[in-house]
Amino acid sequence: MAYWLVKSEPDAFSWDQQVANGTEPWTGVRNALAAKHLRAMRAGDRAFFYHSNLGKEIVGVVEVAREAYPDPTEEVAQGKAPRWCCVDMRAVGAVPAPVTLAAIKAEPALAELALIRQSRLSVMPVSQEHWVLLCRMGGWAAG
DNA sequence: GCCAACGTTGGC
DNA sequence: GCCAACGTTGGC
Repeated sequence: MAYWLVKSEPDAFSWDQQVANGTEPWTGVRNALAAKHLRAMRAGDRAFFYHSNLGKEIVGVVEVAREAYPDPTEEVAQGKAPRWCCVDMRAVGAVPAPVTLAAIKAEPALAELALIRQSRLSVMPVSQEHWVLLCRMGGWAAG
């Protein structure tokens, strides 16, 4: 199983909404690298749900419920092929102690995390080592 | 509100 | 195909 981190601005789509909806299409990704990561996701993969801008912290864990399919929010011009994709994410649970960006930056072992290195990327892989460490920092026991 | 990073667009 | 201009993201 692979691990990921996905970002959302809570103004646009928050963790509370994800929990309320249960399973939700993760749409609106319009970046080639982020889309590539979406396509690499497999059902059952887990991802951290990160609040960007407001909060700037990992607040929950989601699971890939459906693998990549065409993003219904893309406006496809006549005669053009759809370009973007989305996946469905299912809420697994809230992180007991949200892991802030400041805490991540303060942890030398996380210096290579894409969240730090490529701040604008909205969907990124997380290594197993980083996943375990971030779970520990957040008091997430389930792994 | 500002600015750095960086992806995209369009002129050549 | 290059590169300057521009737009967007996201931290501060």
